[in-house]
Amino acid sequence: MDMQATIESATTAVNPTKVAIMDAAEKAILKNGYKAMSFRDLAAEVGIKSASVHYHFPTKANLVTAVMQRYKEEFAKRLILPKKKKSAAQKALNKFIDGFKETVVDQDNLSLCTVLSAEKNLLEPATIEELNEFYQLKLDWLGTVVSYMRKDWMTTEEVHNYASRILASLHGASVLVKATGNPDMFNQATVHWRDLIKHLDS
Amino acid sequence: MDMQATIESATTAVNPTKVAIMDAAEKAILKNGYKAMSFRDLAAEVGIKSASVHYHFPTKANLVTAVMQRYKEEFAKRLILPKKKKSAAQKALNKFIDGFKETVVDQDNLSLCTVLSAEKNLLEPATIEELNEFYQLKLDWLGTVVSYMRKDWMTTEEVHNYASRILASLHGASVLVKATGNPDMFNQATVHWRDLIKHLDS
DNA sequence: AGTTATGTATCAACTGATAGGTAAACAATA
DNA sequence: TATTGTTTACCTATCAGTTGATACATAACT
Repeated sequence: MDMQATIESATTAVNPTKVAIMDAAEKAILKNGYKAMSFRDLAAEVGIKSASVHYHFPTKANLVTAVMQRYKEEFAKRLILPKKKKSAAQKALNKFIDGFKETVVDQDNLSLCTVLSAEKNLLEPATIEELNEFYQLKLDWLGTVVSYMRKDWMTTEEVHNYASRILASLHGASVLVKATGNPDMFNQATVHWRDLIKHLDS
Repeated sequence: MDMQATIESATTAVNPTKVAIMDAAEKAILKNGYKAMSFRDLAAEVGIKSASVHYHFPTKANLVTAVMQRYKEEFAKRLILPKKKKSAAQKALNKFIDGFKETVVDQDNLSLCTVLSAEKNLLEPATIEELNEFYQLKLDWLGTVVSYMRKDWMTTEEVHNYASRILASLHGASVLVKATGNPDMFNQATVHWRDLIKHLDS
């Protein structure tokens, strides 16, 4: 029987073909969306036949879930919590914004989550669950980092609001860039955070 | 020969079937994305056959362009410029945010532009042009309104940044709501504007 | 008579998925 | 060691369903 691709990925040894398929799938989704991604196109990119893709990922739902799960895990791996110190938190948050810009905006993409959110009704519960976990991960991290930046105590509501604001800014800015085709739009929509990060401790 | 559906819509008398098709198309795109929208489904919703949909809109590209154009025009119609007065501008901006929440977030949708942006590579230049114009419309309006709210002079850069920030906030917040399934997320990510609108004149 | 708005019928292309074959790698055992 | 069985990873071939689009017939209104 098949193992659940959605469960094994973190522990099992990597399979080169499987990884190549997931790479191609992620790329395809970012380019044209989930619905437009086809097994045959992925197979062609990897250099195998579409039936072989089904061997590794029985269904499309299975594949997109695996891709989303990997996306989440890779992100979590790079998302280390800074020291509970103002300057470290400031640095970490600046780096978070830089990372978003480099991996998403600079490549004229939206984030995988934004794309999948737009096609959420086509996804299965398992995929949606990965989506939720990914955002919760980001929001929790942002909340913690923001709280580290302030010497005074913040209510949980205040912390949540800051985290949501920052994440919304970044995602929205990437949509603006994509829609208008103007890369400057990202900085226009987010530079204020750079200043605010410096003065958020007050 | 066929008239260009992309040109006539503003001036020509409304055609009930055509309108019904566009309504169905807009709904379908918001629900599942552009790629997943099919002529047969639209036809079924309107109560005609798919060939008849092609009679009104020769190609899918033609249809989506018409839908996007109407979306833009309808939006422009409701987007009246307030008086050059602080209180009027404040009121207008609050209403803009309310409108976005009601028409997008409260219906568990993303905006049509966000969805189409995610599938931008599948669109034809004419459709993308509509997308651009729509955002320019919003950004220009926001910039003007923001400048009305400040008694001191703002650089054009400052104005642009404010407009981009606000628009990014709203769009990003709608993505957060959709992705997490948590409607509160919109207020979390945007309440600060309500306060800021009151004190933006300083 | 011509235009408008539908319908029927059909096409070629593409889709996700399955059945079943094949060869190589690996494992177990005589 | 040699042989056999099993698993892994591909393949070919094919299916049924969906897609955008077209050709052509039809009826109603102008």
